[in-house]
Amino acid sequence: MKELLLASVPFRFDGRLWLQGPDDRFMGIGRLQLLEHIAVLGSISQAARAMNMSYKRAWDLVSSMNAQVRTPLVQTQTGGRRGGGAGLTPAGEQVVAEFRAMHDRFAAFLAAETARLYS
Amino acid sequence: MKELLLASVPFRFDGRLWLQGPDDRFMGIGRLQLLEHIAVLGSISQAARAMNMSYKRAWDLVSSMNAQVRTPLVQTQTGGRRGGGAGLTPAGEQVVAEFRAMHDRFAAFLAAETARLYS
DNA sequence: AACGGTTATATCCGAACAAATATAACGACG
DNA sequence: CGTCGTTATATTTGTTCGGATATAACCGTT
Repeated sequence: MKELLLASVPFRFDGRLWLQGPDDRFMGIGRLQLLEHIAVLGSISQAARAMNMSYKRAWDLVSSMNAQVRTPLVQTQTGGRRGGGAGLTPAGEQVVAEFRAMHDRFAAFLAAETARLYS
Repeated sequence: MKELLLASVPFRFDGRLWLQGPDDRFMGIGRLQLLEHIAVLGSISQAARAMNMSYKRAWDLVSSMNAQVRTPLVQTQTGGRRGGGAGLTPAGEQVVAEFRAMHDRFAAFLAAETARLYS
């Protein structure tokens, strides 16, 4: 195989994939992971803590996502047993599943490119 | 085919691809286009103007790229017939060709994902 | 010898973005 | 009814990034 100059230096192949709305970004790996944490932990604040993210940033992201679709992805509740909480709506779970699949294919693409680089 | 929720909203698939060094970014679409402009126009300042980029930013990018490899990608000359100039070294041309090919494959991946989304 | 366009470099400034902080409302539960 | 953890929101602070600006050095060309 041809000698690739880029293969001779220790650079890491990296990339990002996202869905862009008219104004804001709608979905990306950060927002996806946030949704996945919310689904597991049941609250925005716990998800933020788990990701070492400020609550404000997490709330802003959730607000941005919910504002860009008809049916919100995250449904919240203030007050109550655990002080409140949040979870994914069916629409939210569907978006997570679909974008996770896209992102996994992207990861495969990156791996293939890396393999091509060092072959 | 299965109904995709994401297909029902006007979101644009987008993404970025780059090569990351230990500290700085090494190559991305912006740096690639800058190198391509330098190759055609023969100077950093003209390339910057053509891309509506400040000369400082263009020079910083060139400096960053050159600093991360043994043989520089851009060779420059101060003073002279046209006041000076810049051009790609053989290493620079090789990097441009290789990363351009990678980026074209990435564009094809994005197109395929978009097609899958709206099929 | 002056000129012109470029490289090379330092400094300052403004915008954008996220972190930090503060506070109110909420509602089950003890 | 007070407590607690959460949502919801505003305000301030800090940092980072790139733009703007200025200046010096360089060297064919005139």
